[in-house]
Amino acid sequence: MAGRKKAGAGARSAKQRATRAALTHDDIMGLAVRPDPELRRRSELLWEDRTRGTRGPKPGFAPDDVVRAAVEIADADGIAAVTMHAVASRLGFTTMAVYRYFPNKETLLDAVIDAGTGSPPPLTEPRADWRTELRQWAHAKRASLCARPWLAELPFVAAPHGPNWLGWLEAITDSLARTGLNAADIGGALSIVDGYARGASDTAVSLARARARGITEAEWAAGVGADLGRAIGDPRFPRFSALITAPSAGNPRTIDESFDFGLERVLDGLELYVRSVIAP
Amino acid sequence: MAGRKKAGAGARSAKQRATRAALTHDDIMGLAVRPDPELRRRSELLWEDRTRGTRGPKPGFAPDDVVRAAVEIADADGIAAVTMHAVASRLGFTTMAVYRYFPNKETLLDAVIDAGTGSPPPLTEPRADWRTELRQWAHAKRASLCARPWLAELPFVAAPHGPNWLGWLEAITDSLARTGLNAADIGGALSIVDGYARGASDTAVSLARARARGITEAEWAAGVGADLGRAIGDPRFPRFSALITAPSAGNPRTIDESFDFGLERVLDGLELYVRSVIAP
DNA sequence: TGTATTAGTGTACGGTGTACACTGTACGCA
DNA sequence: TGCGTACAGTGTACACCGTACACTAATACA
Repeated sequence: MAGRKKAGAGARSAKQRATRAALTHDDIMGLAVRPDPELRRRSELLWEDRTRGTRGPKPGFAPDDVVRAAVEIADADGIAAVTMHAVASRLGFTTMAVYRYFPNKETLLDAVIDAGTGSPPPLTEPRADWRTELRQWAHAKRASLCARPWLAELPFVAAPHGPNWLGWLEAITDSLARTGLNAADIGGALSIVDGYARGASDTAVSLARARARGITEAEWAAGVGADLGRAIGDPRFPRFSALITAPSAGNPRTIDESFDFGLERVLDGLELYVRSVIAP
Repeated sequence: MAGRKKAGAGARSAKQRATRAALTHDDIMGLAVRPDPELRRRSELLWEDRTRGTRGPKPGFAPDDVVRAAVEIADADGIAAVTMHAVASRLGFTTMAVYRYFPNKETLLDAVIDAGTGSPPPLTEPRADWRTELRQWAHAKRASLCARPWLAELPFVAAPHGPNWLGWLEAITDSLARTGLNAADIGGALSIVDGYARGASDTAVSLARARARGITEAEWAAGVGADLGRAIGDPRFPRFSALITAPSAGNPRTIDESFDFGLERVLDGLELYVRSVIAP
């Protein structure tokens, strides 16, 4: 019933199967496999053109207004404060009015996630080398996550992907194309950089979340230190205790420096591979 | 309105900087600064010795029973099914009985997360080289995340860390110590491998979640493909479209191979650094 | 002009986390 | 032996959540 008229989508279906990590040719050229229905439904609703018929009263607001209101609430008070009632009343309407635009909260949150993700910074001309661009991309991604720490309070499921998310993939693909790697390797490299950027942003995001709660950096660090410090003296964690109490830790990296250190190692590994493949 | 103005945040002193990867001795022993009170409270409750006095009726169940019941429910029906009522009635008690052991749901979930994380596999003797051990650690971590895909439905906040989480840190620290790096670098290397392992497990976890819902791998791939396939033909995403439709993608990596490919690049980068520092 | 279609409201319902007062049990001390 | 007290578990109540459904009112097209 839903989406029956999407003839165009159907015609495209042969090319629609793909996974970020591993696309078989058959996946892309597509077969008779029915896609995960829940993902399909959510993806459709995320990309749906929400224009309505022309009959009836004028809408008092638009889907984008709803999403914007939700993002503002999340920015101010965290994702838990984003209730259907809160969103609606910020717009000056009753709760149920929102349901004219989003069939349920999950769908709204899909849109909120994409809006919160935002667009990647545009690649500047003249273009830099791929390593520089990847570094910039990773920094931008981390900054984006820290700017909206409530994104971390949502499940980190990958799908459905909205236009903004695809925008980030487009940007990194563009930079990776400069390596000269083939498509499969670009996909692999993409996973590496994206995986590292998201996984290793953890600490900074955690700090950003604390900041949003009015905790200072020093208080946050003391809390994390005390938490991890429980290892100290515990016979189950001798090595880790030694690590965090080691005097050489007296010259530690900042959170940012730590991220950069790791990023350079990751890029080193990638560069090594590029060199081995491209210039034999 | 949220949060007092971050007075101290701008003026960060050297002593205030700390990350999981790099804690100053003062941070750990940590004194001058009051730790984030919420984190402190949750951390305490997570590590608390829950033995009670001897008076009164015998308890009908123990905190571990509660956690186990919650994990079983999550394994069966996802984290959303873990309600206080569901947990209690699985144990044969009323909802409020659970509150004798956990002051609120958040505290219970902290314990559930740690229980779901599980212990890392023990390091086997004779010990392998550090690279092999790190590879095993990353694989084990990914397997652990896939085994409990509902962990991904919870916010990926780092803290508080329970004993199992520290067990993983202990294991990787033990392996990293074999590199001969100093404490600060070990902390950095730890972030790299852990960051990559968690970030790049995304795809596999997403598949595992779909499986838990009864979706086959083919259906999942078709769904993700259709979702990402929306880029095809969209002028905003030319490079990414080209990537996922490229014929060279006809010889793709599986999800597992893709993870391994990235892991080797990451370890390459780390090894390069180790060599440059250790053997000049 | 109807009349079909749409926007937004009002009400109601089942489910959630949890505060609080309660009953009943069993230890430790008199 | 009995009593006081600390504790385990129950029952009830509440505010809030997402959302189903029936409704009114407004609008463009026949």
